[in-house]
Amino acid sequence: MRKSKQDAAATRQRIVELGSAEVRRSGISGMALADLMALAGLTSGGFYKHFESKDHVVRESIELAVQSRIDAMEDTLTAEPGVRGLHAFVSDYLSIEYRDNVAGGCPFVALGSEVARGSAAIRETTSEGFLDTVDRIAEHLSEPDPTAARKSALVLLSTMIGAVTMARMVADETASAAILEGVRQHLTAAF
Amino acid sequence: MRKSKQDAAATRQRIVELGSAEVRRSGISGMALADLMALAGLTSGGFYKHFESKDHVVRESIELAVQSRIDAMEDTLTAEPGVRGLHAFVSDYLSIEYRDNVAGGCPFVALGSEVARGSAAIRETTSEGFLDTVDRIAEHLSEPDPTAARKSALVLLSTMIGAVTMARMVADETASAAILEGVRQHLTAAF
DNA sequence: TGTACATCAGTGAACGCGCGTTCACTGATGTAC
DNA sequence: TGTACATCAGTGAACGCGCGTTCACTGATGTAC
Repeated sequence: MRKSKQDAAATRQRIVELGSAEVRRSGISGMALADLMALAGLTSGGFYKHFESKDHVVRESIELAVQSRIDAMEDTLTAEPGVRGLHAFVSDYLSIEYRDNVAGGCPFVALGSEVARGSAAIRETTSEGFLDTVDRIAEHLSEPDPTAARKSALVLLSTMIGAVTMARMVADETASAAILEGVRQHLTAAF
Repeated sequence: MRKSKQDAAATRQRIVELGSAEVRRSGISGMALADLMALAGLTSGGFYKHFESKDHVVRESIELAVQSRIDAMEDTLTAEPGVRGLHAFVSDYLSIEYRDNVAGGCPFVALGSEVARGSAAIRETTSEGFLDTVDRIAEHLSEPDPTAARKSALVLLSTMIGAVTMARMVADETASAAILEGVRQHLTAAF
C-alpha cells in the first residue's frame, strides 16, 4: 500500500510531532517505537521507512521540541517590551501549569540527566538547542554588553531548569510550589 | 554456601554502596542488577536474598548517595565560618571536578528527570532527601528568619542542580565551563 | 559439649517480557517508453 | 495518453538481546535438644 510522496512526508512529520511529546513524557529510553507508531496510527515495521534508527527520531523529536519552545518563548518575550516580557517568560516557566505540562514543556527539564548519558549525536543536538535558546534570551535582555547578556541568559535558564526539574521531582505539592515561587521571586528581582 | 549473619550484612551493605555509585553513573533504568551483583563479586540470583526488588535497592542506593553528599556538605560548610563556608560549598559544587564526578556526585543532578517519572516510592525517598538537604543548607545561612533561610536554601540548591545538569549535558567544553562559572559568580554575589 | 536438623546466602540456568530491528509480502504510486 | 514495470509506504510476524525475576540446588551456619 504505497503512499504518495506528500502522504509519506506528512506521516514522517506526524511521527516527529508525536515523538516530540512522547519523548518528553516518557523519556528517551521510555519511548517505545511500537507505541509511537501506534499513536501515529501505524504498525511498528513501517518506522524504518522513515528513520534509520531510534536515535534519529529522538534527535528530531528533541530538535522540534526545542524549536517550538523557542517560538513560544519569543512570543512571550516580545508581547511586552523590555523587562516586562522577560518577567512574563520567567513567571510562565515557573508556574504550576508549566511544571505539569511535561509533554509540551521544556525538553531540557524533561530530558536533562538522560541526555547527559545519551549518545554523542543526541548530546550534540540537545546542547545546540540549549545554547540557541540562551542566545535568544540574551537578545532580549537589557544589558548592552553582549557577553554579559549571554552570561545572564545562561544563569537565568539554568536556574529555571533546575527549579522545574526539582519541582517535578518533589512529591509534596506545597514544597514543590515553594520551589517555583521562591525561584521566581529571586529571578525577577535579580534580572 | 550459607554465609554468617555478619558476612551477609556486609554483603548487603556492599551492594548498596556499589548501587549508590552505579545508579548515579548509569541512571535508574540503566543500572542492571546482574552487573551490580558482578561488581560485588556475586552472581545475579543472590540479589533476592537481600532485596525484594530492583526498586528497593534503587531507593536505598539513592538514600545513601544523599546521605553521603549531606555529610560532605556539612564538612565543607563548617570548615570555614559563616558565608565563607557557604561560598566554598557553592564553588566546590560548581567546579569542573564535581561536574565530572558523576558516580560520586549529587544524586539530584544524576537522576533528576528520571526520578520525576519514577515509582512513587522512589520519588518519596528522593524528595525527602532533597528537602532534608535544603534544611541543612538553611541552617548554615546567615538569615535570621528560618522561613527566609529555607527559601534561600531552596533557590540556591535548585539553581546549582540546574547548572550542573546543563553543564553535563552541553557537549562543548567551553560553554559547559561558562555555565558553572556564571552561576558560581551569580550565587556567591546573591547569597 | 555434641549431634541432628533446619535455615538460608549464594549459584547459575531458565523463564518471560519488552523492545529495537529485520524481513517477506502487499498493493498503490511513480516512471519510462 | 496508455501501458508495463519498478519503487516503496505500510503490514505484521519473527528474531535477538537485555534484563528482572524465579527456581532447584549446594553447603556452611544456626539452633534445638
